[in-house]
Amino acid sequence: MTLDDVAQHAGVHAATVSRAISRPEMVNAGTLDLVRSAIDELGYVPNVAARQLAGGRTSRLAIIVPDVANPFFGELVQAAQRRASDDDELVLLADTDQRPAREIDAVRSFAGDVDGIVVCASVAPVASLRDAAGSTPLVSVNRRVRTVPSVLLDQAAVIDLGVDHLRSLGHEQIAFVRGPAAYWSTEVRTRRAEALGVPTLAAPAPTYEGGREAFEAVRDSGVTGVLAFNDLLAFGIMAAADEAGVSIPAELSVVGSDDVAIAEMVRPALTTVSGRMSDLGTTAVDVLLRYVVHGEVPRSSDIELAPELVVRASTATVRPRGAFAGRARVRDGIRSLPGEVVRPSRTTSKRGAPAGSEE
Amino acid sequence: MTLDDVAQHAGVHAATVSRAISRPEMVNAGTLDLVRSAIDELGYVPNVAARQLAGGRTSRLAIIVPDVANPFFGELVQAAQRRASDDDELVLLADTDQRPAREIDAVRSFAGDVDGIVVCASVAPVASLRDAAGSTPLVSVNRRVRTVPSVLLDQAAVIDLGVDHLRSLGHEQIAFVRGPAAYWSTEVRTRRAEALGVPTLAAPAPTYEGGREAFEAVRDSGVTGVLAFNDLLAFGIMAAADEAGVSIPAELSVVGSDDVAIAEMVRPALTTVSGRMSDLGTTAVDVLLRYVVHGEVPRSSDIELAPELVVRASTATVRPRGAFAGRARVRDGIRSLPGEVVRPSRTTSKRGAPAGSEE
DNA sequence: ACAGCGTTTGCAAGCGCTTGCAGCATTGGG
DNA sequence: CCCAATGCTGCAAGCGCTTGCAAACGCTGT
Repeated sequence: MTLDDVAQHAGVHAATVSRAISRPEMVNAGTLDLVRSAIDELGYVPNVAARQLAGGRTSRLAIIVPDVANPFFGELVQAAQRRASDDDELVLLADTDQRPAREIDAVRSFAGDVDGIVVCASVAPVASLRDAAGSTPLVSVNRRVRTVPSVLLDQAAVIDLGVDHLRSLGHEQIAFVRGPAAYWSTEVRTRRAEALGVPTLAAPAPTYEGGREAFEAVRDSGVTGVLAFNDLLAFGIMAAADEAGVSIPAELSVVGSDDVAIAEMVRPALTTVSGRMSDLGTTAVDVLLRYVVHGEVPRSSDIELAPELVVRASTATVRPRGAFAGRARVRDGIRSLPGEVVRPSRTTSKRGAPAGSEE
Repeated sequence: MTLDDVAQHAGVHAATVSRAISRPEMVNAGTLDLVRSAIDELGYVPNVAARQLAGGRTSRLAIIVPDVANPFFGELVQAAQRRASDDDELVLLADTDQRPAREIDAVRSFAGDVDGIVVCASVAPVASLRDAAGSTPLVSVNRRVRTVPSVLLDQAAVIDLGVDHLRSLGHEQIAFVRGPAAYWSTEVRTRRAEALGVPTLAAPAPTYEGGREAFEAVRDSGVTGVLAFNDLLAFGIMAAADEAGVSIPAELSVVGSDDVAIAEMVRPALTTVSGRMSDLGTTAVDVLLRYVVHGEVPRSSDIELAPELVVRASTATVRPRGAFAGRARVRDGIRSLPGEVVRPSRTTSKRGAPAGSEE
């Protein structure tokens, strides 16, 4: 089933069919109809390889993540995939296991074979990324890169929301459990936490296990409230606390980050700051497609999304000297599920944000 | 950077370079070295489109799942991706949202552009799948299809393990909360449950929300133990129970299925039957690659993996008339985390299983 | 020294599609 | 009524790689 078959069936030349498909405005309306009906009468599907070889578009996008099984990226990938298929683009996926080398490999092997690449939470040197990509359009998610259009969650606001929340509940001693040093988000958040006078603690990994291991340090630090780099870490902390007989939120308030689907499934349900994975995924593909399809160069440097606080049951007022405090929902008299939503106080715009100077 | 460039650099003909790459055994050892060093001296990367057009392999596999964000498929995809990249194969991903039409579309648009396709939990008519695939190798995961090599979890054993477990804890009144009717796994499990005299209950969806909604029916049915189609559903049931003031496992024992990563993160930690997602993913790709690369036709009809029971804290002995029962771990005196593992009693082999006659 | 043979390599024909260029018809202006 | 402009369509040259075929080469046995 080739162009020629369709052409013959429609009584025109293959070139016309080709144009009918990729630049219909160049073809006479009548001919167009003819060709179109021939196409679906025959169930013709263009050969991607040939099309690509000849210099056309691929109808394929690539998305590179550190860990698909991590629900954060799972949700992100799903959103990206959905958005892509709205424009009939297929999605290639690579999982780098957070290794710079694999990230670069992935970019290199995708480059030239796809219309564009979305790199999430990249950890590879920017330069190598760029030249591995060659001239293939690239967009970076959750890592600010000067020379590449980036789609980001406002990382500083994540810290602000969490810290404000805990402090407003009366917590004075709080800590931030950091993520992997390689991540841009870790860097920004850590800096912000320090700026707010919140000490930071390391975790071996941003996972459930990592959280369990980190609990000890949390307890030793004597804090009453803790902010975790992501929800998985928070779950680990909660589990370890449970096993250690530390009650949450009565004795320790925990705020997660990302608001993965599971956050509302655990008990106590996790108070967390949304990571807007779906929006990140959708937006990233959007930027790429806009560029690839319409040649629309990304306007401002990057796009920054504002996180939101979702209050559930893992945070409560600090225990007033010896007595038990109620849960946040009790104290505030608000519904805890599906979660009260709090916007960051400093205004963050969706587009063309203040654009700090990270990279 | 083309074959010719490399050829010139190495002082040979392009065809030789081509062979050096894809069928090194046809090339003189010395020449091979020459070519190889030319290749990495120049950083040559073959053009996939061209290679494919000319009839060679694609170095691309496709995997089609109903829902990437569902941790079951997330873990499966990750494993598949890992296994694939061991053989330098890239992975294309499609999310069908469990819609037959999208599944067929996905297969059709991948067909011919990839070396092989893994279809997970397919719901489309087999015939349409097959001819959408044309001659592209296909393997089906968790759906038995006669004419297609299939990699399956032994679904009946899942029910057996769960039911045995609950009954051995003294539960007489138990129920199975079914999954989506479209799934093969639902069909097999439901049949098995009925064969064992276990009534089945419907759930609106195999999700957390679905579980919450299903709880009412569970309660109304008056059972003391319930088996859920998957862990997400189990989480929903547990959450709804919690809200309804029904204590788990004291008043209701819950057994999940799949053993997704989160199963051990929730409280009480979920007793569940492993879904062996990683093994499914790895094996599926393995079969495909073996076939594509080595022309090894899948031996027996299909490969069936045996599930295992992982006992955690959501199941306990049935409440002895008015008194509270201890948790399973207490009763059995076994460690509950990471979970005691129980193999299915009826022997299920990893390869060339008894091969029931489902389709 | 030569035929016969196995091993390497070069040659060239595409794979199916895009696209610059040229040909043709139709239409409007002079 | 002729020429130019305009709008479509056909033509054909590749895109970079694989592969059947044939030429070249180095041996062996006679």
